[in-house]
Amino acid sequence: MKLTSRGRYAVTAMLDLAFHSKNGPVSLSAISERQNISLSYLEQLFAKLRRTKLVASVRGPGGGYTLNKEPQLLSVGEIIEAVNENIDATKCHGKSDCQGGERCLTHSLWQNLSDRISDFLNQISLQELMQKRDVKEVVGRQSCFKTASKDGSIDVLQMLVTKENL
Amino acid sequence: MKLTSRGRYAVTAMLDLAFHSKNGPVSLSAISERQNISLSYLEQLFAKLRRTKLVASVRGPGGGYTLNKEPQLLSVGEIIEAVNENIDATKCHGKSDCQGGERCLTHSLWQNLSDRISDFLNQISLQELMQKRDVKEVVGRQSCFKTASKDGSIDVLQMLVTKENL
DNA sequence: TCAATACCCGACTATTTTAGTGGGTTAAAT
DNA sequence: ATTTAACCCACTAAAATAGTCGGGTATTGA
Repeated sequence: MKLTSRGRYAVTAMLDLAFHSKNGPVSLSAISERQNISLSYLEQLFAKLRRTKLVASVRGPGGGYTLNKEPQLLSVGEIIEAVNENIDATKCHGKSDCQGGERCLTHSLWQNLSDRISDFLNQISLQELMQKRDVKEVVGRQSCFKTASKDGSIDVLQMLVTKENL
Repeated sequence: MKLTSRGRYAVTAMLDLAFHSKNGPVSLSAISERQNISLSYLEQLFAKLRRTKLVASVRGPGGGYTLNKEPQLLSVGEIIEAVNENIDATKCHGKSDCQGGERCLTHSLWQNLSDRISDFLNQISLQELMQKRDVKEVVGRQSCFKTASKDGSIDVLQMLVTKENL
Protein backbone atom coordinates (compact mmCIF):
# COMPACT_ATOMS: atom_id res chain seq x y z
CA MET A 1 0.00 0.00 0.00
CA LYS A 2 1.55 3.19 -1.19
CA LEU A 3 0.34 6.47 0.16
CA THR A 4 1.32 9.57 -1.74
CA SER A 5 -0.28 12.73 -3.03
CA ARG A 6 -1.55 10.81 -6.01
CA GLY A 7 -3.84 8.89 -3.72
CA ARG A 8 -4.91 12.07 -2.04
CA TYR A 9 -5.88 13.57 -5.37
CA ALA A 10 -7.95 10.51 -6.12
CA VAL A 11 -9.72 10.47 -2.78
CA THR A 12 -10.29 14.20 -2.93
CA ALA A 13 -11.81 13.93 -6.39
CA MET A 14 -14.00 11.02 -5.35
CA LEU A 15 -15.21 12.97 -2.35
CA ASP A 16 -16.07 15.88 -4.59
CA LEU A 17 -17.87 13.49 -6.90
CA ALA A 18 -19.81 12.00 -4.05
CA PHE A 19 -20.91 15.39 -2.82
CA HIS A 20 -22.08 16.62 -6.22
CA SER A 21 -23.57 13.62 -7.95
CA LYS A 22 -27.05 14.17 -6.55
CA ASN A 23 -28.22 15.61 -9.85
CA GLY A 24 -26.60 13.75 -12.66
CA PRO A 25 -23.02 13.10 -13.69
CA VAL A 26 -20.23 15.42 -12.63
CA SER A 27 -17.78 16.65 -15.24
CA LEU A 28 -14.07 16.51 -14.64
CA SER A 29 -13.78 20.19 -15.46
CA ALA A 30 -16.10 20.93 -12.55
CA ILE A 31 -13.98 18.85 -10.20
CA SER A 32 -10.89 20.41 -11.67
CA GLU A 33 -12.14 23.90 -10.86
CA ARG A 34 -13.46 23.11 -7.42
CA GLN A 35 -10.52 21.06 -6.23
CA ASN A 36 -7.91 22.81 -8.32
CA ILE A 37 -6.50 19.68 -9.88
CA SER A 38 -5.37 19.82 -13.49
CA LEU A 39 -7.97 18.47 -15.89
CA SER A 40 -5.64 16.16 -17.78
CA TYR A 41 -4.31 14.76 -14.58
CA LEU A 42 -7.83 14.07 -13.43
CA GLU A 43 -8.47 12.33 -16.71
CA GLN A 44 -5.58 9.99 -16.06
CA LEU A 45 -6.77 9.20 -12.59
CA PHE A 46 -10.35 8.67 -13.67
CA ALA A 47 -9.29 6.42 -16.51
CA LYS A 48 -7.95 4.10 -13.83
CA LEU A 49 -10.95 4.56 -11.58
CA ARG A 50 -13.15 3.66 -14.50
CA ARG A 51 -11.14 0.58 -15.41
CA THR A 52 -11.49 -0.64 -11.86
CA LYS A 53 -15.21 0.04 -12.03
CA LEU A 54 -15.21 2.52 -9.18
CA VAL A 55 -16.83 5.15 -11.37
CA ALA A 56 -18.99 5.11 -14.50
CA SER A 57 -18.89 7.66 -17.28
CA VAL A 58 -21.47 9.37 -19.46
CA ARG A 59 -20.27 11.01 -22.64
CA GLY A 60 -21.47 14.07 -24.41
CA PRO A 61 -22.82 17.38 -23.16
CA GLY A 62 -24.16 17.15 -19.64
CA GLY A 63 -22.08 14.03 -19.20
CA GLY A 64 -19.43 13.28 -16.66
CA TYR A 65 -18.73 10.68 -14.02
CA THR A 66 -20.81 9.04 -11.36
CA LEU A 67 -19.88 6.74 -8.52
CA ASN A 68 -20.36 3.15 -9.49
CA LYS A 69 -20.99 2.02 -5.92
CA GLU A 70 -22.75 3.41 -2.94
CA PRO A 71 -20.40 5.61 -0.90
CA GLN A 72 -20.74 3.24 2.03
CA LEU A 73 -19.47 0.39 -0.11
CA LEU A 74 -16.60 2.37 -1.55
CA SER A 75 -13.46 2.13 0.54
CA VAL A 76 -10.68 4.63 0.59
CA GLY A 77 -8.27 1.74 0.25
CA GLU A 78 -9.60 0.63 -3.10
CA ILE A 79 -9.54 4.16 -4.45
CA ILE A 80 -5.90 4.53 -3.56
CA GLU A 81 -5.01 1.14 -4.93
CA ALA A 82 -6.89 1.84 -8.14
CA VAL A 83 -4.78 4.84 -9.06
CA ASN A 84 -1.50 3.30 -7.98
CA GLU A 85 -1.45 0.55 -10.58
CA ASN A 86 0.66 -1.95 -8.75
CA ILE A 87 1.71 -4.67 -11.08
CA ASP A 88 3.29 -6.60 -8.25
CA ALA A 89 5.09 -9.43 -9.95
CA THR A 90 7.96 -11.45 -8.52
CA LYS A 91 7.19 -10.49 -4.99
CA CYS A 92 8.19 -12.35 -1.89
CA HIS A 93 4.81 -13.64 -0.92
CA GLY A 94 4.43 -16.67 -3.06
CA LYS A 95 7.99 -17.32 -4.00
CA SER A 96 11.01 -15.22 -4.60
CA ASP A 97 14.70 -14.88 -4.18
CA CYS A 98 15.50 -13.57 -0.76
CA GLN A 99 18.09 -15.89 0.65
CA GLY A 100 18.21 -17.01 4.19
CA GLY A 101 15.66 -16.83 6.94
CA GLU A 102 17.17 -13.66 8.27
CA ARG A 103 16.20 -11.36 5.51
CA CYS A 104 12.99 -13.14 4.79
CA LEU A 105 11.96 -12.67 8.38
CA THR A 106 12.10 -8.91 8.23
CA HIS A 107 10.25 -9.04 4.95
CA SER A 108 7.50 -11.02 6.52
CA LEU A 109 7.35 -8.64 9.42
CA TRP A 110 6.98 -5.71 7.12
CA GLN A 111 4.42 -7.47 5.06
CA ASN A 112 2.46 -8.09 8.17
CA LEU A 113 2.44 -4.36 8.77
CA SER A 114 1.50 -3.60 5.21
CA ASP A 115 -1.42 -5.98 5.42
CA ARG A 116 -2.68 -4.22 8.48
CA ILE A 117 -2.49 -0.84 6.79
CA SER A 118 -4.38 -2.18 3.82
CA ASP A 119 -7.05 -3.72 6.00
CA PHE A 120 -7.38 -0.47 7.83
CA LEU A 121 -7.86 1.61 4.71
CA ASN A 122 -10.23 -0.90 3.23
CA GLN A 123 -12.48 -0.51 6.23
CA ILE A 124 -12.88 3.23 5.81
CA SER A 125 -15.66 4.10 3.39
CA LEU A 126 -16.25 7.31 1.49
CA GLN A 127 -19.56 7.57 3.26
CA GLU A 128 -17.84 7.48 6.59
CA LEU A 129 -15.51 10.28 5.59
CA MET A 130 -18.39 12.33 4.26
CA GLN A 131 -20.30 12.05 7.48
CA LYS A 132 -17.46 13.55 9.43
CA ARG A 133 -19.39 16.69 9.98
CA ASP A 134 -17.26 17.83 12.82
CA VAL A 135 -15.37 18.99 9.81
CA LYS A 136 -17.57 22.03 9.64
CA GLU A 137 -16.19 23.02 12.94
CA VAL A 138 -12.70 22.58 11.55
CA VAL A 139 -13.56 24.76 8.61
CA GLY A 140 -14.65 27.38 11.05
CA ARG A 141 -11.43 27.23 12.99
CA GLN A 142 -9.26 27.53 9.97
CA SER A 143 -8.81 30.92 8.42
CA CYS A 144 -9.39 29.20 5.18
CA PHE A 145 -10.52 32.16 3.19
CA LYS A 146 -8.71 34.40 0.78
CA THR A 147 -5.29 34.25 2.36
CA ALA A 148 -4.04 34.15 -1.19
CA SER A 149 -0.37 33.31 -0.84
CA LYS A 150 0.08 32.21 -4.43
CA ASP A 151 2.03 28.95 -4.41
CA GLY A 152 0.76 28.02 -1.00
CA SER A 153 0.51 24.30 -0.65
CA ILE A 154 -2.25 22.76 1.30
CA ASP A 155 -1.35 19.64 3.00
CA VAL A 156 -2.36 16.94 5.24
CA LEU A 157 -0.48 16.44 8.41
CA GLN A 158 2.84 15.01 7.49
CA MET A 159 2.09 14.11 3.95
CA LEU A 160 4.90 15.83 2.20
CA VAL A 161 3.88 17.61 -0.94
CA THR A 162 5.88 20.55 -2.09
CA LYS A 163 4.70 23.37 -4.25
CA GLU A 164 1.22 22.29 -4.99
CA ASN A 165 -1.27 24.86 -6.03
CA LEU A 166 -4.05 23.41 -4.07
CA MET B 1 1.73 10.58 6.39
CA LYS B 2 3.58 9.37 3.36
CA LEU B 3 4.11 5.70 2.85
CA THR B 4 6.75 4.68 0.36
CA SER B 5 9.64 2.28 0.10
CA ARG B 6 11.78 4.73 1.98
CA GLY B 7 9.70 4.11 5.06
CA ARG B 8 9.89 0.40 4.51
CA TYR B 9 13.67 0.56 4.41
CA ALA B 10 13.66 2.45 7.68
CA VAL B 11 11.29 0.08 9.44
CA THR B 12 13.17 -2.92 8.08
CA ALA B 13 16.47 -1.56 9.30
CA MET B 14 15.02 -0.73 12.70
CA LEU B 15 13.62 -4.23 12.97
CA ASP B 16 17.01 -5.64 12.13
CA LEU B 17 18.54 -3.36 14.72
CA ALA B 18 16.06 -4.46 17.35
CA PHE B 19 16.76 -8.10 16.67
CA HIS B 20 20.53 -7.76 16.88
CA SER B 21 21.20 -5.18 19.54
CA LYS B 22 21.31 -7.70 22.37
CA ASN B 23 25.08 -7.55 22.47
CA GLY B 24 26.22 -4.04 21.80
CA PRO B 25 25.74 -1.60 18.94
CA VAL B 26 24.99 -2.82 15.46
CA SER B 27 26.99 -1.45 12.56
CA LEU B 28 25.30 -0.20 9.46
CA SER B 29 27.43 -2.47 7.33
CA ALA B 30 25.96 -5.45 9.17
CA ILE B 31 22.43 -4.24 8.51
CA SER B 32 23.41 -3.45 4.94
CA GLU B 33 24.54 -7.01 4.38
CA ARG B 34 21.67 -8.69 6.13
CA GLN B 35 18.90 -6.57 4.66
CA ASN B 36 20.63 -5.80 1.40
CA ILE B 37 20.24 -2.07 1.60
CA SER B 38 23.06 0.11 0.32
CA LEU B 39 25.34 1.34 3.08
CA SER B 40 25.27 4.98 2.03
CA TYR B 41 21.54 4.96 1.84
CA LEU B 42 21.37 3.51 5.32
CA GLU B 43 23.67 6.28 6.48
CA GLN B 44 21.23 8.87 5.20
CA LEU B 45 18.30 7.21 6.88
CA PHE B 46 20.11 6.76 10.18
CA ALA B 47 21.26 10.36 10.16
CA LYS B 48 17.61 11.29 10.34
CA LEU B 49 16.77 8.61 12.84
CA ARG B 50 19.56 9.91 15.02
CA ARG B 51 18.44 13.52 14.72
CA THR B 52 14.99 12.52 15.87
CA LYS B 53 16.55 10.59 18.75
CA LEU B 54 15.14 7.25 17.71
CA VAL B 55 18.60 5.72 17.68
CA ALA B 56 21.90 6.50 19.35
CA SER B 57 25.31 6.01 17.83
CA VAL B 58 28.68 4.83 19.07
CA ARG B 59 31.70 5.70 16.98
CA GLY B 60 34.86 3.79 16.42
CA PRO B 61 35.54 0.07 16.11
CA GLY B 62 32.85 -2.06 17.64
CA GLY B 63 30.58 0.93 17.34
CA GLY B 64 27.29 1.22 15.56
CA TYR B 65 23.74 2.08 16.40
CA THR B 66 21.40 1.16 19.20
CA LEU B 67 17.73 1.83 19.72
CA ASN B 68 17.19 4.89 21.84
CA LYS B 69 13.86 3.65 23.16
CA GLU B 70 12.42 0.36 24.20
CA PRO B 71 10.89 -1.42 21.20
CA GLN B 72 7.47 -1.26 22.85
CA LEU B 73 7.75 2.51 23.03
CA LEU B 74 8.95 2.89 19.46
CA SER B 75 6.11 3.24 17.00
CA VAL B 76 6.28 2.43 13.34
CA GLY B 77 4.64 5.77 12.66
CA GLU B 78 7.44 7.79 14.17
CA ILE B 79 10.06 5.81 12.28
CA ILE B 80 8.36 6.53 8.99
CA GLU B 81 7.85 10.16 9.82
CA ALA B 82 11.46 10.52 10.89
CA VAL B 83 12.87 9.53 7.52
CA ASN B 84 10.32 11.48 5.52
CA GLU B 85 11.45 14.88 6.68
CA ASN B 86 8.22 16.76 6.26
CA ILE B 87 8.84 20.44 6.50
CA ASP B 88 5.14 21.13 6.23
CA ALA B 89 4.92 24.88 6.07
CA THR B 90 2.02 26.88 4.68
CA LYS B 91 -0.40 24.05 5.13
CA CYS B 92 -4.11 24.27 5.49
CA HIS B 93 -4.41 23.27 9.11
CA GLY B 94 -3.72 26.41 11.01
CA LYS B 95 -4.23 28.93 8.31
CA SER B 96 -3.73 28.91 4.64
CA ASP B 97 -4.96 29.98 1.28
CA CYS B 98 -7.67 27.68 0.06
CA GLN B 99 -10.55 29.85 -0.90
CA GLY B 100 -14.12 29.02 -0.25
CA GLY B 101 -15.68 26.41 1.97
CA GLU B 102 -16.00 23.99 -0.90
CA ARG B 103 -12.39 23.19 -1.38
CA CYS B 104 -11.56 23.55 2.24
CA LEU B 105 -14.16 20.96 3.09
CA THR B 106 -12.57 18.24 1.04
CA HIS B 107 -9.22 19.19 2.49
CA SER B 108 -10.56 18.80 5.96
CA LEU B 109 -12.07 15.47 5.06
CA TRP B 110 -8.79 14.23 3.72
CA GLN B 111 -6.97 15.54 6.70
CA ASN B 112 -9.34 13.65 8.88
CA LEU B 113 -8.35 10.49 7.03
CA SER B 114 -4.69 11.30 7.24
CA ASP B 115 -4.97 11.80 10.97
CA ARG B 116 -6.54 8.41 11.34
CA ILE B 117 -3.76 6.77 9.38
CA SER B 118 -1.18 8.51 11.52
CA ASP B 119 -2.91 7.49 14.72
CA PHE B 120 -3.06 3.95 13.48
CA LEU B 121 0.64 3.76 12.67
CA ASN B 122 1.58 5.46 15.89
CA GLN B 123 -0.16 2.74 17.81
CA ILE B 124 1.87 -0.04 16.28
CA SER B 125 5.15 -0.60 18.10
CA LEU B 126 8.30 -2.29 16.90
CA GLN B 127 7.88 -4.70 19.73
CA GLU B 128 4.46 -5.67 18.50
CA LEU B 129 5.78 -6.34 15.02
CA MET B 130 8.64 -8.38 16.40
CA GLN B 131 6.32 -10.58 18.38
CA LYS B 132 4.41 -11.56 15.30
CA ARG B 133 5.79 -15.02 15.43
CA ASP B 134 3.17 -16.43 13.17
CA VAL B 135 5.70 -15.04 10.80
CA LYS B 136 7.73 -18.17 11.20
CA GLU B 137 4.87 -20.02 9.67
CA VAL B 138 4.89 -17.56 6.82
CA VAL B 139 8.58 -18.11 6.32
CA GLY B 140 7.85 -21.79 6.11
CA ARG B 141 5.15 -21.32 3.52
CA GLN B 142 7.26 -19.16 1.33
CA SER B 143 9.84 -20.77 -0.84
CA CYS B 144 12.08 -18.03 0.31
CA PHE B 145 15.35 -19.77 -0.31
CA LYS B 146 17.72 -19.52 -3.21
CA THR B 147 15.15 -18.94 -5.93
CA ALA B 148 17.72 -16.58 -7.36
CA SER B 149 15.85 -14.69 -10.02
CA LYS B 150 18.45 -11.96 -10.26
CA ASP B 151 16.64 -8.62 -10.22
CA GLY B 152 13.72 -10.12 -8.39
CA SER B 153 12.02 -7.49 -6.34
CA ILE B 154 10.57 -8.37 -3.05
CA ASP B 155 7.56 -6.49 -2.16
CA VAL B 156 4.84 -5.91 0.20
CA LEU B 157 1.36 -6.41 -0.99
CA GLN B 158 0.58 -3.48 -3.17
CA MET B 159 3.48 -1.33 -2.24
CA LEU B 160 4.90 -0.60 -5.61
CA VAL B 161 8.63 -0.78 -5.77
CA THR B 162 10.27 -1.60 -9.02
CA LYS B 163 13.64 -3.22 -9.47
CA GLU B 164 14.78 -3.45 -5.93
CA ASN B 165 17.39 -5.99 -5.10
CA LEU B 166 15.95 -6.88 -1.80
C1' DT C 1 -27.13 19.00 -39.10
C1' DC C 2 -23.81 20.89 -36.47
C1' DA C 3 -21.48 22.68 -32.94
C1' DA C 4 -20.56 22.31 -28.18
C1' DT C 5 -19.56 19.31 -24.52
C1' DA C 6 -16.88 16.04 -22.34
C1' DC C 7 -14.96 11.56 -22.29
C1' DC C 8 -10.96 9.11 -24.24
C1' DC C 9 -6.15 8.24 -25.32
C1' DG C 10 -1.27 8.44 -25.98
C1' DA C 11 2.91 10.66 -26.11
C1' DC C 12 5.74 13.99 -24.22
C1' DT C 13 7.89 17.10 -20.47
C1' DA C 14 9.45 19.15 -16.12
C1' DT C 15 10.04 18.60 -11.48
C1' DT C 16 10.71 15.99 -7.43
C1' DT C 17 11.88 12.05 -4.99
C1' DT C 18 14.37 7.93 -4.48
C1' DA C 19 18.21 5.31 -4.24
C1' DG C 20 22.81 4.89 -4.58
C1' DT C 21 28.19 6.62 -5.23
C1' DG C 22 32.38 8.57 -3.90
C1' DG C 23 35.42 10.98 -1.21
C1' DG C 24 36.64 12.70 2.72
C1' DT C 25 36.78 13.69 8.14
C1' DT C 26 36.41 12.41 12.99
C1' DA C 27 36.46 9.32 16.89
C1' DA C 28 37.74 5.33 19.35
C1' DA C 29 39.70 0.73 20.12
C1' DT C 30 43.48 -2.53 19.31
C1' DA D 1 49.74 3.91 14.30
C1' DT D 2 46.35 1.59 12.12
C1' DT D 3 41.98 0.04 11.59
C1' DT D 4 37.15 0.40 12.17
C1' DA D 5 33.02 2.64 11.68
C1' DA D 6 30.32 6.72 12.40
C1' DC D 7 29.69 11.15 10.19
C1' DC D 8 29.13 14.38 6.43
C1' DC D 9 29.05 16.32 2.37
C1' DA D 10 28.05 16.86 -2.85
C1' DC D 11 26.83 14.64 -6.75
C1' DT D 12 24.23 11.32 -9.90
C1' DA D 13 20.99 8.03 -12.27
C1' DA D 14 16.72 6.39 -12.35
C1' DA D 15 12.15 6.51 -11.32
C1' DA D 16 7.65 8.40 -10.02
C1' DT D 17 4.77 12.37 -9.97
C1' DA D 18 2.30 16.03 -11.83
C1' DG D 19 1.07 18.26 -15.62
C1' DT D 20 0.81 19.47 -20.93
C1' DC D 21 -0.51 18.95 -25.59
C1' DG D 22 -3.01 17.46 -29.31
C1' DG D 23 -5.67 14.68 -31.19
C1' DG D 24 -9.53 11.85 -31.31
C1' DT D 25 -14.83 9.95 -30.47
C1' DA D 26 -19.45 9.81 -28.61
C1' DT D 27 -23.54 12.38 -27.26
C1' DT D 28 -26.75 15.86 -27.07
C1' DG D 29 -29.33 20.16 -27.63
C1' DA D 30 -30.13 24.01 -30.52
